[in-house]
Amino acid sequence: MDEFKKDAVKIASKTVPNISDSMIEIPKDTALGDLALPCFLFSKELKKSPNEIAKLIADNSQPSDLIDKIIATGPYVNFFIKKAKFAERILTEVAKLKQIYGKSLMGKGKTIVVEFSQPNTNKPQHVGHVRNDVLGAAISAVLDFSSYKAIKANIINDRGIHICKSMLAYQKWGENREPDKKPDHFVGDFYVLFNNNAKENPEIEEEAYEMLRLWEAGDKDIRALWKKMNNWVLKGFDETYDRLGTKFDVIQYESELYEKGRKIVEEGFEKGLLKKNAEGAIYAELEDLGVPDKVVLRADGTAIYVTQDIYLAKLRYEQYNFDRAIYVVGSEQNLYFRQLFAIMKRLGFEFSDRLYHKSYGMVNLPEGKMKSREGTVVDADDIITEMFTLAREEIMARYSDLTENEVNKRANAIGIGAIKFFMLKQDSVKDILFDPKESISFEGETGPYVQYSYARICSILKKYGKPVSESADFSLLSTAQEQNLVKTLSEFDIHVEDAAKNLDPSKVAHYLIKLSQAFNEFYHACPVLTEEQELKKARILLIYCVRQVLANGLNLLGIEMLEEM
RNA sequence: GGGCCUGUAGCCUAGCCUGGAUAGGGCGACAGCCUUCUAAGCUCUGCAAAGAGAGCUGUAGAUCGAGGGUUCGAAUCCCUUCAGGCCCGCCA
Repeated sequence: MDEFKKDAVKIASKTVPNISDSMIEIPKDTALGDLALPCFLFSKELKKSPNEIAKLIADNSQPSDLIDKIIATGPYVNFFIKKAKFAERILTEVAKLKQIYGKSLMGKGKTIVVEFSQPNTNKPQHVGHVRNDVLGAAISAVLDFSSYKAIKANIINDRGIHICKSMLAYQKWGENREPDKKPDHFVGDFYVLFNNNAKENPEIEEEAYEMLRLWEAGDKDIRALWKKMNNWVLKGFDETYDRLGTKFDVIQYESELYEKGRKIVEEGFEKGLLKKNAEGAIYAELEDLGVPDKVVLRADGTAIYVTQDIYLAKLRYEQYNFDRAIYVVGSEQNLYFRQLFAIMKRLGFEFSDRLYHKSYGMVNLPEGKMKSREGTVVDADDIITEMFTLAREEIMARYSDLTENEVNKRANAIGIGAIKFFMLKQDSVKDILFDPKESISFEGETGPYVQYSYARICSILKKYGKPVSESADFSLLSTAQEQNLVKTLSEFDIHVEDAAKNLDPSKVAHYLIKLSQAFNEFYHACPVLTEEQELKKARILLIYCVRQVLANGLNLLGIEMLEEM
C-alpha cells in the first residue's frame, strides 16, 4: 500500500506543497475511496475552506499508473487505486513470502525477556493462569515475528509460606498418602484443608511460619517432604502446559534464587540504600520515587517474594543483556511492580527502566471472585477438559465415521483454540467474565470461526487438486468481496506491528475475525471451482493467500489449524 | 481515606495512546438466504434431494456513565463528578 500512498502524495503535491505520507488516511468506507487526504490542515495557510481545497486538488489531478481516479468528497480528496495492480502486488507477495508474510524487522538485534505463568507449587493452576499462559505465549510469538529475540521465562514459586501451608496440612492429615488424582490437585486439596482449619485453629498459622524457618535452615525432613510434594505438583503442571501447548525457553525456581536475593538486600543495607525498621525488617524507602515503602526481608531473616525477584532481574540482565524484560502478571499486582522497579532503581541497577509490567485484568466467574484459599476456583484442567468435551460432542454430532484418534485431535484443536481465542480477543487490561457454560460459544467472534474459514479453504483447494499458480489475470478479481479480501490481506502487517508495539495480541485476533468475515462473504458471493478457467485460477490464488495469512495469524496466537473440521 | 484501572445498544466488545467523513463487530431477537461443508443417489470428467452448519444477507436496537472546557471538529485531549473493579501485607 505504501507505493500507492506515495503516488497519491505525488499527485496531490502538484496543487498543495508539503504533503507527507503520514497525512494519507485510509477511509472507513471503501465506497468513499481507497486512500484519502483530509484538507483541514491546509485551510489556514491557503485561506480557503477544506471543501474548496479538496475540490481544487481533485480538479487539478491526473490519474497515474497506480491511481485510477481522484474525487473530492466534502473536505477529503479520495483516491481510487487500480485494483488489479494492487491485487497483483499483494497476492504475489503473500504467495512468495508465505509463512513470513507480515513479518517485520522492528526488533532486529533486540532481546526481550517475557516472564509469564509464575505458578505456585501449593495448588493447581486456575482459569486466571490460563489467561496468563496464553497471553505470555502470544506476546512472545508476536515479538518473535517482529524479529525480536523473545525469551519465554517461567519462574516457579516453589518456596514460601503458602507452600508450607500445604505441606503442614499434608503432614498433619495426609497420612503419607500417595496422590490418587492429578497430583497438583491432590496437593491443592491440602492447601484448602489448611485454610479451612486455620479459621478455627489460628495457631497453625504460626506452625506454618515455624516450618518455613526450618525449611530455610535446611531441615532434612522438611526439605524431603517439600521435594516430594513439589515434584507432584510440577508433574501436574507439565500435563497442563502440555495440553495448552505452553513452552518455555528457561525455567527458574524461586528456591534457587532467594539466597542470592538476600545477599543483594544485605549489601544494599550496608551501603545505606536500604533501611531497617524498629522490628528489624529491611525495607526500601520509596516515597521519593512516588511509591509506598516496601519491606524486602523479614525481621526473622526469611525471604519474601520480592527478595528473589530483585536477584532474578539482575541475573536475567547478566544472562541476556535484555533491551526489555516484561512481566506478564495480573493487575492486582500493579503496585507491587511499581515498587519492585523502584527498588531496582534505588539499588542502582542501570537497567531498572527496561523493566515493564504487562498487566492484565482478572478472570471472574458468574458466582463472583475466585478464592483459592476457599477452593472456589475453576481449575485450568477442568475448563480445558470441559471445552474438549464440548468440541468432541459437536464433532460427533456431525461425523460418525471418524477414528477415535481423529476425533480427539480435532476436539483438542477446536476446544483449546476456543479458549485461547476467548482469552486473547479482548483488551488485556479489562477483566473478563468467564462463564464456563455460556461464555465460550463456537459461534460469532471465536477461534473455531477462524479455524472453520481455514478448513473451508483447504477443502476447496483439495478439490481443485492442482498446484496453485502464482500468476493470474488480476483484473478478473472485480467484485466488491474479492477486492475487500485483497485489501484485508494487505493490512496484516499493520496489525502485527500494532500488536508488537503494544504487546497486545488482541490486535491479531481482531484482524483474524475481520479476514475470516471477508472470506466468508466472498465464499457466498463468489464460486470458485465452477468458474471458467482464468477466473478460477485467480480466485484459487486469492483464497490460497487468505489461507496463508490465516495460518500466520493463528500461529501467533498459538491456535492450531485443521484441514477439516 | 489514598493510588491505579474500567464505564460504548438487552448482553459482550472494537475504536481512545496518534481528535476528523454516517461509532465497527459479535451474542440474543425477528425476517430471509445458502453454490464450494456433509452428502444418499444418478443418465457419473458432471448433476445432485435432503440435512447440518462452527455459513451469509437484511431489520430493530447507542443521549459513546454524567457535566463542563479546549478545538473549525471530541467516543478520542483537559477538568469535575458518579458507578464498578483492583491494590494500599514482614502473603504471592
